[in-house]
Amino acid sequence: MGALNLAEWQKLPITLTELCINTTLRCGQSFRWRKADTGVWSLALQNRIISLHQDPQYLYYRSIPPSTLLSPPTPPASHPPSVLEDGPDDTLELLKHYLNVEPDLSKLYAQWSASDANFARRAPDFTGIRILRQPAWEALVGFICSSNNNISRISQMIHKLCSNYGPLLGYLEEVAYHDIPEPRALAGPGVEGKLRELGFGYRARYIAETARMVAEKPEGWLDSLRNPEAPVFGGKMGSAGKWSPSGREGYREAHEELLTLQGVGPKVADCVCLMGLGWGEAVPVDTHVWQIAQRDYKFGKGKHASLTKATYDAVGDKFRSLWGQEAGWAHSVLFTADLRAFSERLVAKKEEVKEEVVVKTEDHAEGGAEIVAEVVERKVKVVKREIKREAEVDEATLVLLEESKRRSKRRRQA
DNA sequence: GATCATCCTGCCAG
DNA sequence: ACTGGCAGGATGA
Repeated sequence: MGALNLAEWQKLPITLTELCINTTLRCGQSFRWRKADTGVWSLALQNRIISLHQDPQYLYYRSIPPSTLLSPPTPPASHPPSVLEDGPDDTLELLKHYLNVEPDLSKLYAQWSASDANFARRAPDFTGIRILRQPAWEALVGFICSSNNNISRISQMIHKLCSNYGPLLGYLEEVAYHDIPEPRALAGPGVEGKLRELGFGYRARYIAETARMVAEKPEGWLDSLRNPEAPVFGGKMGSAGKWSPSGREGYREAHEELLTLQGVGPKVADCVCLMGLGWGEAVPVDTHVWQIAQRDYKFGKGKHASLTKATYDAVGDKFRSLWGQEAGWAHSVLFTADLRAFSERLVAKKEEVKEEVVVKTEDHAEGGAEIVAEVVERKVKVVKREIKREAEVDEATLVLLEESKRRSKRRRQA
């Protein structure tokens, strides 16, 4: 069980410039992927467990159907074999759909860079960031949890939601993999209380209430809000309508509909439009993006001094007219660049506290970064912090810095 | 239409 | 050991 059976892995040729899973899977658009110590990413999706890892030329993938994962408490004869187990493996098609590999990212980056000098300046260190096509309901639940929250805690909450209410698909490396619970599963009485126990805070009511609302809508209501050009897996493609700087009509309608749900404001609605419904022009404006808009795009003064509803729309319109139909994709690149900058600012802050850590980053074979950190003492117990090749400091570095900080804290307490 | 307090929790800094 | 401030927002007044 422990070792990876390499024979099972298949590969898909794709460059890191076209897709970088280490960035894409943890830049805050999906909260269910788990990364093992081996560097392999795994997720329960569509009745199977998918695993991924990557090198500069290939994306390696593996799919395990539930029948091989669950030791059967149910007698095998009692249930007929599913189509999935018998039919041709559609995992490659599912993956290509989920990872949204169709759009030519290099071409898009070039296009955004040509029309925006700021994008051209920021983007080169953040290639391969792609908007996933995750299920709309999953996106909705995840982003309702995102208010006043951080990626780490959102992931923990979603994990608890799944392990308490979601269907168990199987085990991988001793870890249980659950899918997202259906709205119906969260619509019953007592859900809000339970979610509060699980640490959801005021978002517990939002989840329970929205689940009830969605469950009462006609079947397929949420997916009816999709971009017809980005149908559900296996669905038929339609036409998305005419482009305008405020977005296509279908996008605006979807956004408006989502606003009727509990705990869904403009920002969460845009997250769901972009990452759950396939509307590439949706631009979620959170505090980070608002800061970017002020710093680099002259917002924050005069008519748009604060982030009101009107300003929110103006920021989106500005980015849509600047970047075009896939503005939300470009926005995610700058957003992710800002996430990394956040870790740099944190470190810079530490310097003022007269602490310094030497952090070396080296290219890893898999395109990620292997980070080695050591703490050095100087002079009168003054520890300095320094970042080398700061362009490569990412969230992993932040995590590592926090770990070393905890370690030194423990040492001090001891 | 814009502003503001409030909401849960976990984490950190003072 | 305690406490105020804050984090990728939404809601109601």
